[in-house]
Amino acid sequence: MELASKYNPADVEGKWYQYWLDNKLFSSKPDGREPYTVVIPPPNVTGVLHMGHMLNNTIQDILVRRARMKGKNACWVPGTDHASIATEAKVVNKLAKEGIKKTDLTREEFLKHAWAWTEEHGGIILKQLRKLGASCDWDRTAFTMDDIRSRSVIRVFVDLYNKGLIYRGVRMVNWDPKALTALSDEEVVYKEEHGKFYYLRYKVEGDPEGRYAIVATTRPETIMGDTAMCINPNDPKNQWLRGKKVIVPLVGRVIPVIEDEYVDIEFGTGCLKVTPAHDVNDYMLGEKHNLPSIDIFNDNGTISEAAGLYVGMDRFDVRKQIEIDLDKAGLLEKVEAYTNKVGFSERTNVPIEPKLSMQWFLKMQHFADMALPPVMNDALRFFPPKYKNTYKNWLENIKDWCISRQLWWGHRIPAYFLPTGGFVVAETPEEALELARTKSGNLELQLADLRQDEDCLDTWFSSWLWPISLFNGILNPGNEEIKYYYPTTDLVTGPDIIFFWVARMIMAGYEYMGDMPFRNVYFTGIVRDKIGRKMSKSLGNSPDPLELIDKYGADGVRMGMMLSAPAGNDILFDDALCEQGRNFNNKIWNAFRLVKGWTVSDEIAQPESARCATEWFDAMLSKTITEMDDLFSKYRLSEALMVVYKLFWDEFSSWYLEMVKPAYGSPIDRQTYERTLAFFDALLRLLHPFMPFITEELWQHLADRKPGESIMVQLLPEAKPFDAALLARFESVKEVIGGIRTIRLHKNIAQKEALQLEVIGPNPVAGFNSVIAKLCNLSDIREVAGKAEGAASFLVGTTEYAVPLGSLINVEEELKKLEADLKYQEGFLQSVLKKLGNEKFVSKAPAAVIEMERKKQADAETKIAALKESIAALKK
RNA sequence: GGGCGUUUAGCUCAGCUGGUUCAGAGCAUCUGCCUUACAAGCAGAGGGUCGGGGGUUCGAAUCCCUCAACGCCCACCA
Repeated sequence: MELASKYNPADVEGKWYQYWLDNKLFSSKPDGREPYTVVIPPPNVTGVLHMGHMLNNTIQDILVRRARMKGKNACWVPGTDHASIATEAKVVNKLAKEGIKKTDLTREEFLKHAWAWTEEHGGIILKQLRKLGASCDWDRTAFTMDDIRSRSVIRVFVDLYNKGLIYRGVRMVNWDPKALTALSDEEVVYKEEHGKFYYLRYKVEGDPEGRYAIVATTRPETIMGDTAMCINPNDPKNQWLRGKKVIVPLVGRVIPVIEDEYVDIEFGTGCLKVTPAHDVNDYMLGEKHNLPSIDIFNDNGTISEAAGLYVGMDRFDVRKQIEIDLDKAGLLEKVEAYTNKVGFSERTNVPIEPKLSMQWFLKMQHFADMALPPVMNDALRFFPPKYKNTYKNWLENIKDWCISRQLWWGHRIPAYFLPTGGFVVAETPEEALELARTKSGNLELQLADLRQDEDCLDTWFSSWLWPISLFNGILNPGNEEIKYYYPTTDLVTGPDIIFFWVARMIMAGYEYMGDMPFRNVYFTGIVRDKIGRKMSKSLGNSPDPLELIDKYGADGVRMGMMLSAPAGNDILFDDALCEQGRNFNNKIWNAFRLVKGWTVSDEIAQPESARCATEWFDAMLSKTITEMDDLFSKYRLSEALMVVYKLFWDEFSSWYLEMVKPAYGSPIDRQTYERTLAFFDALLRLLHPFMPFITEELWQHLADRKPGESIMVQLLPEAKPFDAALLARFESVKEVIGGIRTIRLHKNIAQKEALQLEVIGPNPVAGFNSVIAKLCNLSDIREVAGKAEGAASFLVGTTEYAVPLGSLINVEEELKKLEADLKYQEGFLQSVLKKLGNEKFVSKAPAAVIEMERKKQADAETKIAALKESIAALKK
């Protein structure tokens, strides 16, 4: 077999992905094995892959592939989310470009466009995930609006309504004037805005002196909705306003001065304008003081008829205009610069408008009570655990969830209004009719008489069922699949949706399954660019994942992501990391070329150096496997990767292969060859979850494979007990070899030129002499009593090693080095002696620690003696 | 305003309940090598008062207090 000197991912990735699909290696069915289940955080159906998805899905794939290779029945269920508000916005935009307004369409016509859009763009993102190597069971691909998921959502709505947990009512909600819908509290993001603070003059009615009350506000455009002015009854400076009435500027309406301790005396002027229809706190005051409420805005944020002034103008245009008009009328005291927090719609990024409207709500306290304990007592574990705090805080201050959206794309609320008033809630129109007839007593009632609620449900009202509905556990509770796969094992997601999604899934899990939806949650960080900025389209700092894969290969990109992704920390993404990943691929590739290039001979015996090497590497392998198991159990994936990276690159390639490598043109003995292939096989398996493609390619080449065989369903190698002392001794061997190499480098002695090594006193690593001799090209290693003249020496532990150099030795240089070393050792000895001389230390420190110090002392003394001897010898 | 987190080498990070020569890793840097697997490589080397200050202790990167900077989450001060 001819292998190029560089690995080309494009040649193999598509081939093996297809092979895995053809052989149904991703598919899972319940069986006798232990299940390992992951449900994908469903990306927006019309979305495209970005770096966040890359990170998230790489992690999931690593976990899933590893579980599969641990012999578990791994099931990774993919799917997409209908993302009602985002998708509807996209469709509205697209229609707008074609000159079609949503308002000109019927609901049915609009939905036809939306489905067409979904068919066209839907699932692109899932195709892209295949390029990454994601081992999802694609036959299970679901969509939050497919039949099973839709009916599940409706059933749950009806159930919760019947349980009295869903109610309908007029409340102050967050209104998105662009998307024209209510939003939940979680969909509002607060941003600092530099605005103005306007001081308005409210003339006091009938005041003989013509005095004004000054009200400070950031929103002068809402004065048309003012129905009171409020002062704190304990505010000395505003006592004169008690019981008075004031006149709203420009509007001319007379409103009462009310008193409430809610008003902060210190803030502004101590006078607060009250606009019950457009501010949450004012709404509260309005309720308390029985104030009328004037809604001055249309749904799209323009001024309504009710305002009387500026009708039809946009809210922000009015703000500018009213400043001018107030000023002209002499009703503007002053304007100050002011910074405050303004709520923006998470989706459309326009300032939200608090608005009174009729919406559907879910009572949350019941769910919060169930969902808090399992997380706090670690029955359901968060990685990293710091998010437990965030979670707790939210649940302890839970508010009812506004679940209705004034959108068409989504699950339509199954509430049906009766012609005579009132409504019924049912899964189907037929059932609704039944209920309606009973409720109204009118048996003549027909379907056409009922009017279904126009609103849709919040997208998250379907996603919260995802781990259950994917296995049809809502419609068909207790079915084989849900019993087998639920609770799922790991959830991998971003902390930004801990409330939107994670918390609510936990709630739904306990409500509908009586159990947690997943055992562990791994929160990834946010992918940022290398200088720490969030990746965004507008900054243009977000690489296209598919271009990266073209450039570095999927395995290279996966490694690039993982090299810098400790759980929960943001990852600073840099192309250089993918480059490192690609280089590693190439390293593996070339190591394979070396091994497969050997000719094997049954005639020759295994050299001693090779025997040592196999024994050592076998132990090294077990040690690393043990470490990896531990790291995986803590979800420290990037560290696990680093451990196996170093195992392959340093231990296997730089040490092991160099030790067993036959001389150029010579064959290798059978025994060493077979062991080496076995090691290679084990390494490929360990690497496979991280780099699925190259490992499959090489594994297939490693031996004759039967059709359908694949590394992805092999078992991971297991750690055997290993000899730690052997590993420690070998670390000394490395030091000895390093010492000799340094001498060669400094003296500029070519590798071809054989050297001798003298060990002063007994050689603690004599068992590895064959290895040292081979790697350093030594003609002889011998133990001597005293060092020869003209030798360069170095210490490993307390043993001195010397390489006789004859005339090549530079006495002055050598002395300098030895004296520096001596100085350090003497200083070190002093510090140890000082410690041991300390009465308190000796009396209080544990015996083991003191023993350790004594050993340090003895070692240092031995070294000092050796160094002094060498120095004396050189000075002769 | 509350809460959480971070600060260790040029960069990104690891150092668990204080004690092995503990100050580490990867990358980057520097030096020497086109050595017949790999220059996307090999061999070697340098680099940090562990954010500042104080305390506890025989002993502190690690525990306590305090200050500072940065980040995140939550919160109705118009």
